[in-house]
Amino acid sequence: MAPVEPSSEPLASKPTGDLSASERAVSDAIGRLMQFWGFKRNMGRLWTVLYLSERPLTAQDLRDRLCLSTGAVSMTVTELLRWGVVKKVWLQGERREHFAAEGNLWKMISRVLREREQAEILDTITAMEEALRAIEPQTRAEDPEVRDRAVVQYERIKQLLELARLGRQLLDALVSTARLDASALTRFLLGGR
Amino acid sequence: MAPVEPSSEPLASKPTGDLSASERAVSDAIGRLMQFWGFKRNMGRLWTVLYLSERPLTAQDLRDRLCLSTGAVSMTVTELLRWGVVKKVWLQGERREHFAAEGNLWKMISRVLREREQAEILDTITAMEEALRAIEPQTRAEDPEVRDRAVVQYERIKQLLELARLGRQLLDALVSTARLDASALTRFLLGGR
DNA sequence: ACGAAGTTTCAAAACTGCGTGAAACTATGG
DNA sequence: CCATAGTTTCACGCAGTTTTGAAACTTCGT
Repeated sequence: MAPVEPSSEPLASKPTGDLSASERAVSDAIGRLMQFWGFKRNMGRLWTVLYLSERPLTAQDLRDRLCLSTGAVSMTVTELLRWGVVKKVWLQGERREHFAAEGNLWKMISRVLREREQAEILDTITAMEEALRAIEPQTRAEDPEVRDRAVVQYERIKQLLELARLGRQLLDALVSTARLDASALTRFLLGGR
Repeated sequence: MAPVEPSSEPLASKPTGDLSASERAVSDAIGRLMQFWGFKRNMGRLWTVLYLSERPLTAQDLRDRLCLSTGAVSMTVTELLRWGVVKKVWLQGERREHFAAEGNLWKMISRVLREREQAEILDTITAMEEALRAIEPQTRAEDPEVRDRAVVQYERIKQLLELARLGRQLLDALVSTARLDASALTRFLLGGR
């Protein structure tokens, strides 16, 4: 990772300004993880900055702290709002819109798992089911060459399908666990094997 | 030089030629899923074609069936070999190298989980641990503004860290389950708590 | 040892997606 | 109803990735 860290920590108590070294490190780390998970890196960074802020921030705060353009902040925030991981906050007296991170991590995770992962895996499952239906007749073909090929493929696709279904069940389990709380999952993972 | 012709999809019994409709559908679906998972789409497509083939295929077979350039096939296969999800097969009498898909799906999955996901999450965990260490002193700062901020951030990062550790444990559990076999996982998922 | 068949490497082309900045739009206060 | 602060949208350009095609390299048969 970063080879050196300037030892002086500019813990600016001012609302606007650069991020502290720790904030930067954490938001970058989460940004990378998010990117790895298929989101835009800046979504992760922006969310983290909000999450680590003791109070809601304006678009401009975010622009300054993350060194992004106005437009980028707007678009990123919009996207995060769509995912329900950031909320708008109206502060009386304040003209500007403020934003805060959803604080319930499990709520976030389960939502992403539900909406994104499941959609993806469901498409795959559907495609494979269709393929199975298409191949099935050929497994009774006259031509032995055709038939054998069909039988092999039928078996293998069934194998894949089973795996995909297992994945779906795992996601289901995670999502419903997450809806309750994390401790159930923790207990499972640590407890009986 | 390759006039792509998605002609009628009769099950060509010839080894070389286009893919059947079902093969195409499944390999594209898996290609998309793989891409979603952060791999190249063609890695998924190529692996699937091998997996659905009753016998090992040559680089040229793959080039023809997937409509890729020679170079692309070579690079993709190499990468898949590195991941251990495709194996070289020497057929006596045959001059050309042949390739076959790793048939043990769990072996594949657990390897990917272990090598890729865990590395990523470990980095994140490390970054957050460092951030905690950096912030901790400030939670006892004189200046109440600085201190309060540090306390909030410390708490939140700890929260994130806990989540990340939980994720790591989940991956661990999956990997070790996968190393044995799938049925244990199936039992857990279906068996209920 | 030579040449044909097969495979890998690599630089450049093609593609993809992200962020920018400015213009359009909206809301608020005078 | 205008002026201004604030926000959203969008065409463009840049950067990172993927794909290609051809040249370099390896392997095997004669």
